[in-house]
Amino acid sequence: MALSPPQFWLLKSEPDVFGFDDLVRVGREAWSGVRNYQARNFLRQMRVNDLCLFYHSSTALPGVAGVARVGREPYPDDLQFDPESAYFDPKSTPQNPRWSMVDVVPVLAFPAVLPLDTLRTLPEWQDSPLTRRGNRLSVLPVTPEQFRAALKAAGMDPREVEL
DNA sequence: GCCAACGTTGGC
DNA sequence: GCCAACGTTGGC
Repeated sequence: MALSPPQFWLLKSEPDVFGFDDLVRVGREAWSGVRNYQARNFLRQMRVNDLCLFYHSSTALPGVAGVARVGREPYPDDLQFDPESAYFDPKSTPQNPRWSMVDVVPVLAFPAVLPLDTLRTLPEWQDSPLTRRGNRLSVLPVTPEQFRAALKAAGMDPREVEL
């Protein structure tokens, strides 16, 4: 059995709704509500223990607040079946769900938010969907080099999370 | 709050 | 299948 290489991702969240501190508080969260096919397809590639940069969007200081890991492999997003939910999808059925989610678990809070402005200055981040203009992806892949560069720029030792 | 960029919808 | 209209995202 081959061990799959570590995968890295970036997850966007609006801190006014659910920030990294909220993730730390609850300890584990179902990452529901992704309703974009490209983001969903990335989500479905996630595997347990993949590492995620937790990004704060639509806020005064957009940037990465910490690191989370995938705590459960992709499974159907339950909100798609809930008529009361804003994420309800009438075209979804339990037999054929359109939308998936994973669980995420906090790993490491950065001492301070690593600003988007700083990410833009890193050579590794020049060609990322995140730093591209008009980007709207809420789940996107991160290269190992980007992940390491982000940790370093945040003042962290990559060995703290790459166990 | 503004607005550019982008995805989705629906008429044809 | 085209494409204009519309809604949403997200930095500023």
